[in-house]
Amino acid sequence: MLSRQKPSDAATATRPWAVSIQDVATAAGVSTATVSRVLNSPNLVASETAAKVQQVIRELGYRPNAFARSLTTRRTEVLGIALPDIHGDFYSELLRGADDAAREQGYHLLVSSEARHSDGKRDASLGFGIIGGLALMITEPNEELWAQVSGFRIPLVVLDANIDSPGVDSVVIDHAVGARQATEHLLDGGDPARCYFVGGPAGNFDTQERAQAFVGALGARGAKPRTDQIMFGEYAIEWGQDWGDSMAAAGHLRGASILAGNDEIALGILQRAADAGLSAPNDLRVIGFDDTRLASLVRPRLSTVRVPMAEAGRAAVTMLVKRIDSPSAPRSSVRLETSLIVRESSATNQG
Amino acid sequence: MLSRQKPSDAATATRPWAVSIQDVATAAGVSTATVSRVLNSPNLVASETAAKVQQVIRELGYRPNAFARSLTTRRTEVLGIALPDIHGDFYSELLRGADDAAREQGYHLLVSSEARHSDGKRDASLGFGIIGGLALMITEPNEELWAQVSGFRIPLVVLDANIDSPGVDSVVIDHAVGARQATEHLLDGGDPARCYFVGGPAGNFDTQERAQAFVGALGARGAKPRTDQIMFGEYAIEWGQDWGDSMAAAGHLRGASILAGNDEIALGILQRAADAGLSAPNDLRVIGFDDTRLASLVRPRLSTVRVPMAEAGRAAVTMLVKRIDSPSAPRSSVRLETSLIVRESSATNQG
DNA sequence: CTGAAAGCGCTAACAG
DNA sequence: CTGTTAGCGCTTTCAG
Repeated sequence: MLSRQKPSDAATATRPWAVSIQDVATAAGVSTATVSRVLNSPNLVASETAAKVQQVIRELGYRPNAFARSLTTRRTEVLGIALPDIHGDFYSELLRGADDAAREQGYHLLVSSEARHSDGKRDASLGFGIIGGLALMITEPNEELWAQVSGFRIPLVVLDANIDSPGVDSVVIDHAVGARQATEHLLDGGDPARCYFVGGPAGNFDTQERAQAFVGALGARGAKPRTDQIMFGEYAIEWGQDWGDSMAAAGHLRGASILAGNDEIALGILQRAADAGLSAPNDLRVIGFDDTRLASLVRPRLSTVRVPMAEAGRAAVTMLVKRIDSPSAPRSSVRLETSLIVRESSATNQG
Repeated sequence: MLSRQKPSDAATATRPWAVSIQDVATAAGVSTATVSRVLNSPNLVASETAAKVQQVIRELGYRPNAFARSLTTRRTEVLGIALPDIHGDFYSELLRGADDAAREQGYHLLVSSEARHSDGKRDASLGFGIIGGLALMITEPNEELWAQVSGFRIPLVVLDANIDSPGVDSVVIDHAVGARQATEHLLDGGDPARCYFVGGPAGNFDTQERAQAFVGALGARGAKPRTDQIMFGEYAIEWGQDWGDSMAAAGHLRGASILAGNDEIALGILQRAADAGLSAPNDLRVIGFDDTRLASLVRPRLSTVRVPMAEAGRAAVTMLVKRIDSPSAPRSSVRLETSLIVRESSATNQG
């Protein structure tokens, strides 16, 4: 007769709120195994019993303890994503794609921008204990980070690193195509000697790839860029402004065709050009990179190279899930293409 | 003599990689309790023993299983943060603040934009099983979401909701101050009858608060705004453009003083004004909201009301942690002020 | 200072 | 179809 009682006071005393599977079982007059089954394999339970249990679950507001569950099943519903930073249009977009895909696959996302922090090693170790896989974005060589992450022993997919990391899945963004398209577009009816690449940090994988594509496209025209045609700086408007200043001072801005490392840099250049009385696309032509919201918001509208960040995020978690489901499948790698979007800032005068 | 052996083949066979506390204990010739102690209360262990254990831990690459740990301790290092969306400058900034604070406090962040999705109830329930607290951003009334979240029975802090939710901690952003400052600035030497509020969605808490502040500021001047002086739309540039179009068509744009619901709307208005041959601040004055990167990037630089999103994110997780540490402390609420930033688009002609 | 033992809440054979 | 029985890996009294 005791079996049908509500959870005893003694039981609830220690944890005033938590309802356990045991509580439900007792209240429903079944075993914990049965409760577990209605949750995980409903088809193995008599519909009548199931109904009763479901009702009790509802009444008690029972919610299975995720820790206990994961401890036994050795499975987790959490994926980690580590980015250099989580700020800005760029990473924001990536994160959104990843989050959407994660939700669709029944996972949650644990974000972290530890890659930016030199310390935090300890934190990483512990916090990452609950993730079933990690999507890691690497924008420049980082031995330390790599070593740390290798110790995790969980499915890993690296994003945007061009290194052929030893047998890990990867999603790489092909910056070359877009950069080449952009350069060719700039070259179209333009003088190779007046083409410039105003890139981001020289150490970044993407910067290097883009610079190479730029050089390659010029080479295809039989032109070899001078060193002053390829410069590296920061992904900030100030860098664009500074570059624009010195070019303007030298009287070299008019007639220049510029591929910038990102949209902000492009905008900075455009601003200084405007200050010098020059405007795109007539006096100079400028193409940005990333196709952030900014590009279509400013006037003249910015031509830019679209980088499929959301898709990259999606792809990363999709691969992660796939890897988790079949750990021994052959390593794979998806390549996402960038592509030129021509708007106003680089429009070619002569149709 | 068996006690000093390495983990047996049989043991490692089932889990080829996972090193358990038992493995460490065996290898170090101590009990699991001791290993646990060197990890959690090193001072209770003889330094000699501790050293030995530490070494074994390093050799074996042991990492405590977070699920097992949390199961027994009933503590988790994960905090949840649920936003309407995780995209854009705005939420991105919030997230960054939250993430920084979380890391500082030794927590990790589980993000989710489920608030946006009408389904996902099931997901929420399960995924949220591992979080020790939830920071929830609510921008408009949402009974369903509220009901769902209330069932979590975990520390909760709501962000930006003006409802006095029954005894939960909250961080509210005071949109009124900034909106009032902005309106007063617009009114400064301007005609109240030519002041406009071009807001976001009418249902949003923030929109309502801002609109009220706008009306209030006009009222303080003895002016009562006509209905056409206060309009609601979307947080998108198109809405600003549309509004600008109709105003321009009616010939009402020149001389208008406008407080927009966000920076994009403001920009949209400015663009249409430019198309009509009008420019700020001479022909019309415009103030945005949010102080996104965009505001300082465009020309003329956009006056705007700064909303401390990063601080809000910080505050939210800080409160959450505080609540977790002392569950019975009195409910608290922090109020963050917005403030006007005057740049070019609203500069007053007459010094 | 250290070990033995008892769970945390849940799932997964294994019997019935 | 359902109950029993073991643990999952870790922390934590309670004894020594």
